[in-house]
Amino acid sequence: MKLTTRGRYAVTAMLDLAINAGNRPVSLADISVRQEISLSYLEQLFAKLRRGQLVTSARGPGGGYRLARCGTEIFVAQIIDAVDESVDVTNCQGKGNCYHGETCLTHHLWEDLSGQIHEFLSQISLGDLMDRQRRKVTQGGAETVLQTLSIR
Amino acid sequence: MKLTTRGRYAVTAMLDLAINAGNRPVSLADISVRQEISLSYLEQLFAKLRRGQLVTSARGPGGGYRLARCGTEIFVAQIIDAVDESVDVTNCQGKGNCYHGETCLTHHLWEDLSGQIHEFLSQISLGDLMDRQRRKVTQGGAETVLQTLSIR
DNA sequence: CCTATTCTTGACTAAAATAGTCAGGAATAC
DNA sequence: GTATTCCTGACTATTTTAGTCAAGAATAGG
Repeated sequence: MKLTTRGRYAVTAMLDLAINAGNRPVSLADISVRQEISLSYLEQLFAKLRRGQLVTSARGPGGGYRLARCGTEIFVAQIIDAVDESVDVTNCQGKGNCYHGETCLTHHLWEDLSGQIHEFLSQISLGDLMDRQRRKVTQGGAETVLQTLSIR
Repeated sequence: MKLTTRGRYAVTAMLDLAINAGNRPVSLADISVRQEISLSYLEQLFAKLRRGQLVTSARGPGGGYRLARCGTEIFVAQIIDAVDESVDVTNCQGKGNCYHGETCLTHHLWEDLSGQIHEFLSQISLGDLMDRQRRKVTQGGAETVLQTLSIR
């Protein structure tokens, strides 16, 4: 699990898609204008999102993208996974013999840590983000969000 | 909050420092050998860790680095903050007028999300990681860890 | 059928971040 | 004094990120 600006772009674009969903699909050109992300870059991102089965596409005039399922069933972790292909975390290539013949620190440590973060982001759906956006929570910050999550 | 390999290196090095802590400080040369991180790169990282007041240094023969305080009082979030200087997440430069004169999606969304992750990593100390390392938890994975954390 | 729209793909490029190198200097234990 | 270790800054190679460009395929609507 990596957290980069690319992941941010993808989550933002997906949230835009969720918010502006209606009868018609949403074109990348629209998202590009609203979110100020270059069209070609969006094309790359959505190619991956489509391969990850998070969106469906429709070609031709009036075409565009739709969420592949309800926003409450699409999670931030899935979006980031689709767009940031996984890194090889180990420098022992999974042999586990790098620390005096034993398994090294790095291997388990970061694997687990990124596992935890993954777990964490797997609990936040586009639906959750839309709710918060709608409510415009300005007071509280992280704490309130953590509350919200533990209530779910 | 970003999560990159640099942060991983830093956390690993700090954990090595915590584990090998004794009467004498630990030299970067030792960490370099054990963790297979280039010495010069470690020097860069520890310059930042020292500025972040996470470690103290001692020059000369037998010198090296120590944790600035007990491992249970040093948290993963602090380490990552020290080495990965903060990014400007907003593309509206904090004016909040990028989405038709209103505040944009991106701004609040990712700021809050990374706030949550920050909050999360602020609960994991080097002490926690050492405990887990010592116990060599092989069964369970992320779930057991989350349990462990909620028990704290 | 024609045309504009939109997705789809691949190759390419520029800029930034990451990881690492190198060299010189300062402090200090022995 | 001298070897060790931190400390600093400048430099470089590699990788990733973000963006460009161009050509093509599908299709809605006239």
